[in-house]
Amino acid sequence: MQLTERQLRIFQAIVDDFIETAQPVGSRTLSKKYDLGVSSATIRNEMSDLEELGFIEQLHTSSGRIPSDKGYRLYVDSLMRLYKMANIHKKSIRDQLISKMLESEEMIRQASVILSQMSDLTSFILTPDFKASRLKNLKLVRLSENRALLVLVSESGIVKDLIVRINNLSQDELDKISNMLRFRLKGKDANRLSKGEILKVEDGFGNYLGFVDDLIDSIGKHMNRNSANRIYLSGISNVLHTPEFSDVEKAKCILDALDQKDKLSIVLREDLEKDISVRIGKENQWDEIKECSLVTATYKLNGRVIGKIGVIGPTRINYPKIISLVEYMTDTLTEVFSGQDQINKEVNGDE
Amino acid sequence: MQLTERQLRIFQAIVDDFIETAQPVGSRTLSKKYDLGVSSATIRNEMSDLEELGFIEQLHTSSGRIPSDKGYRLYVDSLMRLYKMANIHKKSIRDQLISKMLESEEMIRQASVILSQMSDLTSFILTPDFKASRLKNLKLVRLSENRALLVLVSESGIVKDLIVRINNLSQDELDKISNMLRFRLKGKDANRLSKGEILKVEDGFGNYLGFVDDLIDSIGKHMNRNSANRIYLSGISNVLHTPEFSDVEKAKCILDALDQKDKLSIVLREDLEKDISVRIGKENQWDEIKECSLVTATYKLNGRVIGKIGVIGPTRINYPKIISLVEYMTDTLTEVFSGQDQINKEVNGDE
DNA sequence: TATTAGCACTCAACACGATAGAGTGCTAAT
DNA sequence: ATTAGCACTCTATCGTGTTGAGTGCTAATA
Repeated sequence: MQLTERQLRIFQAIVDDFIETAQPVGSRTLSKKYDLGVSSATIRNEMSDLEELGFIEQLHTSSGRIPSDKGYRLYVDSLMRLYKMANIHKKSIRDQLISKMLESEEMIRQASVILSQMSDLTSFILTPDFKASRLKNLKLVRLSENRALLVLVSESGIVKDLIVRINNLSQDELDKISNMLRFRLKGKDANRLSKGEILKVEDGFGNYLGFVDDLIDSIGKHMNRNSANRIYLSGISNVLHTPEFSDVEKAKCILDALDQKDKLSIVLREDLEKDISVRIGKENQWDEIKECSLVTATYKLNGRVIGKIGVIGPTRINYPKIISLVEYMTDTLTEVFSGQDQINKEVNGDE
Repeated sequence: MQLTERQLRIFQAIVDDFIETAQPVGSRTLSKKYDLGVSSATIRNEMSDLEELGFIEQLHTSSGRIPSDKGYRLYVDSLMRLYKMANIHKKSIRDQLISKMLESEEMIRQASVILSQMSDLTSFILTPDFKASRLKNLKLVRLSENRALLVLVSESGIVKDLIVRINNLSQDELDKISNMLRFRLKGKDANRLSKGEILKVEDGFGNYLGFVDDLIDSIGKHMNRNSANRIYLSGISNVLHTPEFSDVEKAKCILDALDQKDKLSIVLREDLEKDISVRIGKENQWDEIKECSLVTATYKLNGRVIGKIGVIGPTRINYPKIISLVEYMTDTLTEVFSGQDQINKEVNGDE
């Protein structure tokens, strides 16, 4: 069932107009505002067909039409023109992310803030997955008689810390253990710490074997629980600025969803493999956000996906603009995490 | 201008009823629902006086009365009965915060989540101020030719990391520098790193003097910029669950305010010295939250304030309950950060 | 045959008016 | 000093009528 050239033109006009005005668009508006070369009556007939095919829909008998989820899908997949981001915006992003010396966690937050501000939507970012990268270094710092801090550093510069119990070990002893462990763990995937492998060479640990055993358990537990649900949100008030959600009940529903960080992060992980993902309305499995669109993209380190950034808004969003924005954000993040020389040059140039 | 015993009783009933129902309360309701021993007409007269004194107010001529900000202040300062938290709730908090082995950042977030869930309000937490505690350890980890990670650990177990530029130094060299720096910085207040003091003994650093000089600058800059605005929010959707803010415009206003983390954190810092602070409605200087109450409290380490936790809601909140909840949260956090033996026992007992 | 003008019809949105109900303030009686 | 009674005020709600945007259908037109 191929659409005719004219149907496509009309459909495109409907989408464009609706994205701009947020008002259902009628045949008269179309014939006046867009140069379609046919009368409103003809447009009416075509619209009737488009509705029958499921690309547009009516809220009630005498209202204009709005694009359906299926319609947006058509638009995103085959109709929309590529959007070229203005260089000034690109520069703005780079300046804010790269040139400042930021703690990695801080940079993550900053990326989310930038994205929400530039999109006027609610943005989120999944923090880099420590599990997906290799260990670079570790250190045990004695805090008190029975507590020490285990600091883990990944190759990408992500730092994890957790408090472990010690049995009155001195800092010297801890240093010794740290050194031995570092030697064995370095370069290993953080999510595949095989206890057997680490402990198989029995020499070295001596009396500390039990402690090290516990330690590796702790790391394992910690990995499985924590790294799953770290997510930052930004621009939440944009939900209410959207006409679609000025109805309190709907807004409540969406804010509720956004508050459930754990569930949200599961949803976001769903198609982690895809570089960029656009999920429109009911394409989302999660009921609470069935009236929203989700545009997400992954950022990487050494070719491996380590996190995800994106926005959530009504289905009526400026897809071309938003998609290119999200894409550029992840490209920049990927660069930053890879720590390419190029970046360092920019940093140097800036300060 | 002292209130009579009866006026106080009536006023208390008004506050209690309004907190419960969120509806303006009239004289008839009072005389029926509360055992005040006088007729509605008498109550009316007293209410008229209370209004003249500014403790209650009317939304329009024929509506019931609601407590004014001044009224709530009176209530909080002298009228409210102490609320005793149920042990089961206390235990629930302790279980969630203490017994799990959590990364410190993770614990902070968790505290905020618990607080919002138990209060049905929006909660926030200011992360521990690294500046306010002493340095325990530091380490430089080489990431690439020209980037290294500087990891700082405070006595309280808070970890800060930032990326610094290096000029192709090896890990061995970095270790040497780390060791020397550690020796000199240990125990120093993180916010009073005097460059002169650190560098005055010129021996030791040799060729690295320039690098170390830069390093200390970086730390200083980083401290001043970053530690100011780290704030976690939780339970944002509760804003919309509050009848007061089901008006979209008001809700929008408040969410906007909550999105401005930097401004928010300044507001929260205002009376940092106070153990517990209750700010009611217009007592807040910030226009956007002039219809809200803020209940905050500080958590400490070694007697020094390092952070703050609290809730924000309408002025109509259950003050006794909320205050004791916030208080208990900070007590628990303070305990956790101090790492008292008692806690370790509980942890031991739990696993 | 495809297009268009014209017209009757539908439905949401808005304004208007009437009504009910909760609550007050005042006055006169207790 | 307290209270019953009453007139008054104001909001909230419901039904009604009107307006206007938009449709679908039909008949005329190119």
